[in-house]
Amino acid sequence: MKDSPPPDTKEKILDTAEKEFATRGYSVTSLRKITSEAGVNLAAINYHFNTKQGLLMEVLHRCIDPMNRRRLEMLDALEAAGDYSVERIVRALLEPALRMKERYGVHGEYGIRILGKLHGEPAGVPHEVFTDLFHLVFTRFTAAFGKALPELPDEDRLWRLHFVIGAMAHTLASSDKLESLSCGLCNAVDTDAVVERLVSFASAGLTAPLPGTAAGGSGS
Amino acid sequence: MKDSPPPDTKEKILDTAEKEFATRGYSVTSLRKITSEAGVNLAAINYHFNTKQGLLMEVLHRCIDPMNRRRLEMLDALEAAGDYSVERIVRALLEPALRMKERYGVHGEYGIRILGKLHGEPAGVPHEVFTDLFHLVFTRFTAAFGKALPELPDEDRLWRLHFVIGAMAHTLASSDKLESLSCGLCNAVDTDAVVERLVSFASAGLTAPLPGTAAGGSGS
DNA sequence: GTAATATTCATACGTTCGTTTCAAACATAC
DNA sequence: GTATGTTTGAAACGAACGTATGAATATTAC
Repeated sequence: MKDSPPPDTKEKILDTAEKEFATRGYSVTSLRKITSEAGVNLAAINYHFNTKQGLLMEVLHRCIDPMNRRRLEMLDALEAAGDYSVERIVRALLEPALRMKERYGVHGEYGIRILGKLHGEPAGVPHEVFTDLFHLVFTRFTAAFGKALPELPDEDRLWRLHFVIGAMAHTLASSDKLESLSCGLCNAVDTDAVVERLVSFASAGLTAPLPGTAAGGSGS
Repeated sequence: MKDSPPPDTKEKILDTAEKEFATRGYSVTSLRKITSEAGVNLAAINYHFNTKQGLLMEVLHRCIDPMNRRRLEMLDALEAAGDYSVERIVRALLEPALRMKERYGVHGEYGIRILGKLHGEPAGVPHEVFTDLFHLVFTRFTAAFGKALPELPDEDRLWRLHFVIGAMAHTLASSDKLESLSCGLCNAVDTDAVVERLVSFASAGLTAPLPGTAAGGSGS
């Protein structure tokens, strides 16, 4: 029975699985690849995590729970101050995700990429995994945006929130692709700049005039 | 040697593979599942497509090429008229994707979901597959947005385009998740409405004031 | 030290995978 | 008809997968 000083098998497995899930993907990563790279025995996975999906769940919770706690902290602070600014609520939603790398180092970076990947590939991952991980965050932020955008119909608000999540997930999962596409002009190392760009983009999208309203203002 | 009247093995394979890749995902779909569901022999896949990846490529081209042709048609029309409206360029980029279902029926719907899925899961799919499929579209639209938003630095413009693509991909891949999350309030059957929502969201995001510029206007 | 527990190890099981083989069925041309 | 090229069929290949087993080895408790 030990908990404090184990630079241990279990942790080595978690770290390696995290890295592989993030870079290659969950369903194409074999347990043998993980254990051989971590330098541990194959059976150790079933001993510590029972199944492959058990391992995934523990990897996910380890990297996503702190992020969601931070999100709710920031939202709590806003609500305690009665602050229902769209931009600041957006920031509370996006910044903890985008800053995971600098807060949690390599673990944060990998966790973020797993998250982004899984948004589009729930292959082999049951639906309720996501529900459990994000239900509270979704509920709280939906309500906050309801207060921040009272004139916007529920349906439009949810759609726009959906678009924001998509932009975020894509940024988290594959902003390295943008780096290669732009021949290095765009890179994600300057987290501050990415946060500002995404927050301003999302805020503008959320507060856009309704399609019916004749105030687009983007004509040539 | 026949081409015109084959309600054929090859087509049955393509249809079934398309459906399975779209609903379950590429890497977790086995060739045996495809052939058994299509009612054809397992070896037929290797006869007609050589490898599993060859099958994927043909599925992708069959559903994505028409969409990209339509995008470029619409962009051609705009450029021929000297029309560099952000909203209309955005529409040329997004609408052909979102309308694939009604243009190509079930094939369009499945193709769209495969596309959305693969944006986040290039697991087992080499990088140049995407490059080949989208390089021309990316180049043309990047240039068009450069003319439509001349005051925006290249870097910001590419980032915002990246966000737009993320919002689109997420909408294509998993707007059914939004339907269940919103308890049926949001659904994607009304394509017109989804197009308008996403176009207005993306246009607003693309034309947002720069983060440095003090004109956010979303403070409470 | 000894007993009890916790962890690691080598190895194997049963499945399923993508791919291949080669003969049988089919179409077409002469 | 026979010959030729194309498409299907049943069966198997070797490899890799997730998982399970039981003995060996650390670790802890007394």
